[in-house]
Amino acid sequence: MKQTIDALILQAVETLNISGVLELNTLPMITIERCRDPQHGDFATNVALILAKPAKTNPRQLAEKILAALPAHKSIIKVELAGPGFINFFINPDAQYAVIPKIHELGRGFGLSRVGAGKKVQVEFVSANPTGPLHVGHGRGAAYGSVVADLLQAVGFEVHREYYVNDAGRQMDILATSVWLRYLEECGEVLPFPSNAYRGDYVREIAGDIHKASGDNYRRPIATVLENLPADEPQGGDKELYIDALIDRAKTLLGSLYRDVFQTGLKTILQDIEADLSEFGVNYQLWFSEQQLMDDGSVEKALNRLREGGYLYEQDGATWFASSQLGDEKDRVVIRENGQYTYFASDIAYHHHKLERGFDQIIDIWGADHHGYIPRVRAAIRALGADDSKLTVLLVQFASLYRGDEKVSMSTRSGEFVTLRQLRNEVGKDAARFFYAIRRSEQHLDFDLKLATSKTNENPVFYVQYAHARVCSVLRQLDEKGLARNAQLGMENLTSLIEEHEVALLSTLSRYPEALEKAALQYEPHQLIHYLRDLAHEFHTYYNAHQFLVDDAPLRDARLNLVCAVKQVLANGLGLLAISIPETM
RNA sequence: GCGCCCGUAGCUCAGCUGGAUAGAGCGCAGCCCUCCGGAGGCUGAGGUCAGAGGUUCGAAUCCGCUCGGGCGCACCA
Repeated sequence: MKQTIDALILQAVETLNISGVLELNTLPMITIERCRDPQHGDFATNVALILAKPAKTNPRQLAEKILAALPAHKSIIKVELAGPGFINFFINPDAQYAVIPKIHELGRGFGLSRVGAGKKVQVEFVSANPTGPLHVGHGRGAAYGSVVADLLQAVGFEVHREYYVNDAGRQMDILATSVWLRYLEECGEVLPFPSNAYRGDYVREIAGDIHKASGDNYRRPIATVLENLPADEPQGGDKELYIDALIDRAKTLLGSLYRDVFQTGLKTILQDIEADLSEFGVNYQLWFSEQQLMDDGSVEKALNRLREGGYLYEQDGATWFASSQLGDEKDRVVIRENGQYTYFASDIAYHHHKLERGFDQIIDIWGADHHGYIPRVRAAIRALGADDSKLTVLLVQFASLYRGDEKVSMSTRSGEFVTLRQLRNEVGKDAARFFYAIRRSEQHLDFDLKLATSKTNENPVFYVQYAHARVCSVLRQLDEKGLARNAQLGMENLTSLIEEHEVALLSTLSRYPEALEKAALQYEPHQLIHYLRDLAHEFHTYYNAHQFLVDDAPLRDARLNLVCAVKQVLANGLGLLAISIPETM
């Protein structure tokens, strides 16, 4: 409908152009939008308001001329001039009814589109370090990222979901060392636990598993472990130096066995993360290993590419990327003085890899604390000879946890954090996903556990699910009365749906594809949620105002067709959010 | 200090590529079918859209400034 109106307006403007009333070379962006107030009709356009200035006339006069030049169309029963120069369109109700057979015909496919035209999009999200279980902060990125990916797929993009596994950095060495130290404790050794090590219970569990499986294989005398170490922080030393010294000690004492401990820790945690996300309705096409980039020469290759472009230089014993030439605020180290690659170096390689795989668009979803990282990645992409407009970075603000008024402090290192799994167990997958996606991603999210865990039906997800369950209940009632819906008869009598609530529902149903497309293209899942709440609300209102199971069979079937269409759209929307679609509650 | 995000009803937030009277949920005060599920619906109170300017037919929306909150400014990841 929107496209139809757009075409009509274009035609009218061209007519005026030719007849010399208007003289325009280009048509500026005009908007056609749905009216909030039914008195204003169904759609409104601001063409006249926008064009008044270039046409050197006042909006209302111009609107009248456009009105006069507007071709007639069978679906439009009335067009009128309103307010400062809006043109309002009133749609023929018969055209509105068409949405019901359309929904019945397309079913789950209703709302899907091809605007993405099969373009290949890669979406990378979560990518939390595999140094511990996911916590509630990661949960937001997971919910947001997976819905964005699903939305893009729904509107015709070919979507590739990816988790970048940071399995190569120093943090992983800290984890491996933490596991080993806990293992030594399992063996009966007594030692001071480093202030900078990972102290969560999961570390002990991994250590316990290793001890069970391998006995004292990895045990070393505690005196040699602690011999000549620098002081840890509580003793007035530097916690970073201390943990680094311990990592070296672990590698030295364990030799090739160090790798076992490292791999066991990594594998265990990664499996946990994968299962956790899967249970949360989040799945990937690929888990991409950072270590692989190191091993197969990708990092070297990417850096060589930068070197060939003249973007690398040596200084103070390190190798620098001249990112400041490409919009970054300063240059960045890619190879440290000690010869090791920085995290950024492998990330350059990763993005190089993404580009080489031929994606039309690359979407990185990061925590908002990484925003300062964006310019250097863009610089890298340009230095690699690619167009950095291929990269879209979406930032997700942190979710703060509260128990009532009290903020829950979270730190992976300290072990005091609420995991995503705990959250799911407490509030359920549906509520968790809904809560996470209900806000704009750039908005800080206060997640009150007390509120979310209280089973007092305050949760908005129930509201939408209940609308669906209610339709199902109506259909059960129909069955219990020994009646059946005659869809055919209902379709033939759609014109008997003339109540205000029914007309409003028709309009809202036909809006679904637009809402979905907008939510997808703007990467804003919350728009879909708001749409679903609106639809559910209109349904509940209708339900309270009118009886569906009336004696008049043609009217009854028409209403049931409408209500089934609502059910279908609710199911489609909830399905996209990976929220369950209950038939009873 | 510099950069990014944010400031809308008592609370939590929509609305932001400028458009008609700024919306919703929760909370609060009332009310609703002997009839399809009351996890619902209806009505009401509640707003200087942080502040003061600018752009224009029109600003919560765009621009610069001030104030307030969050985050980031590593040879960490």
